Amino acid sequence: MKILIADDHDLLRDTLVMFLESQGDIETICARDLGEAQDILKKDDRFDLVLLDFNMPGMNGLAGMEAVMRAYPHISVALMSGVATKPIAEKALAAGAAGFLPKTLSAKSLINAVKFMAMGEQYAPLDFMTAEEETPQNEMAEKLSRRELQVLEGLTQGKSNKEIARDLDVQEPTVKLHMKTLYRKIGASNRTQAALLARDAGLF
Amino acid sequence: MKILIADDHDLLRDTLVMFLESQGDIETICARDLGEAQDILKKDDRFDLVLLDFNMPGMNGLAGMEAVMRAYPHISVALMSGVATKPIAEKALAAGAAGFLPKTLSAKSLINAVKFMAMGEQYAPLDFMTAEEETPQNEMAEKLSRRELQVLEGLTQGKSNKEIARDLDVQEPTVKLHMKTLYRKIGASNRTQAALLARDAGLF
DNA sequence: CGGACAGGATGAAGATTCTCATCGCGGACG
DNA sequence: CGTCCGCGATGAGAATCTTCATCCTGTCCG
Repeated sequence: MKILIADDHDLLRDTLVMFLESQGDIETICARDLGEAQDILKKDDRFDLVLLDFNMPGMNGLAGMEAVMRAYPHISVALMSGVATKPIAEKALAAGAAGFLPKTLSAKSLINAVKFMAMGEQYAPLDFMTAEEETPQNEMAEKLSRRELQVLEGLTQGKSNKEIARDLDVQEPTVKLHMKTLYRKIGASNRTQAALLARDAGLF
Repeated sequence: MKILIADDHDLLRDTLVMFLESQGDIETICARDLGEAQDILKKDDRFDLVLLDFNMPGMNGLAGMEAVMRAYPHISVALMSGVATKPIAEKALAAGAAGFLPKTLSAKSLINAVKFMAMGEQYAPLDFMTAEEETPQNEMAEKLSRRELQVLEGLTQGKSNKEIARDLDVQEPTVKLHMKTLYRKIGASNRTQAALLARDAGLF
């Protein structure tokens, strides 16, 4: 079983390699950033699994992962991150990632997950995927009305009021009022701050 | 690796056994219903994994699974079902189940999942868990107000108006009005029908 | 039979949500 | 410099949500 590990955090990467190599039947190759990983793949793409760090030079959010998946559709590609939120993990999986590995995972679980993914299955820690669903959303989301949530969603996608209005099939002033109201509710003073607060709360 | 399979559907159970036994290192024991499974466990509880069918005599929803988990906390218990909805799977996992297996799973994935769970990990098919999140809920849930949804949830748990009122900290007549309104919205003519419609829609 | 109780219906009131028209401010562009 | 565009704020109306008091129907039990 041959695995490519790409992470700019040396210590973590080395620990990971040590754990996996100790399993006997796992061969690991390392890269420090996305470019290096792609160079390695260009020379030899016979890997069972590629692990990419989410916060690694060259990744650019999920774009880097998707590029690798497009270029090597026969390889399972999984995302690692110590800080990524649940929405990011969900998007990665929706985009077809073989899995999502938070760096809080135990060594034992990690080895199991790696083997699992190398066999072509899709993995994610279920406590991570399900647990946070209730609390952080309801924290803020429960305070907002249906419309306000839709407006906030548009906002987090970088849309202008006019675009949001068109999407929701209402006039622009309506969107503006929703904006103002939801500012008050979540304690933001302008649209940028509102978008950041929504992100912090794990929304969208 | 020793596994207990409890399912009242003979054909499926036998197929499952055949697949798993063909892996060489898996030993399977079978039961036809929950009572039989518990009898087997009473004599010998050295199992790595117990697979329970959701629609099996004696299960009574998730209660049967939880009973087994309480009696044998050292054994991984997983739920199988061909018809269970996502909310049920989520509740099972939240209750501490080792996993959820829809019967649509491929044989290969199933064997991987079984091995995975027997090692103490938690498994669920991610496409099943993530995909259905939007459509079936929004169908009906989007029409109902926050309060009406809470009332409907209480209804699907078999509570009386008075109980729901106490839980929500309002007077009973208020609950009654919410009931009446949500009947109209979802097209039900009485509380029983409303509860069934909610279940059919995959709510709660 | 009389009462207790649960479910369902009606009327009414206040709060919230949703919609829009209008005004003011600041930056960008010709 | 004038104009346009996007953002934010205000005022106002309609619709909806939420709450409750009150009545009417059954059913079950003493």
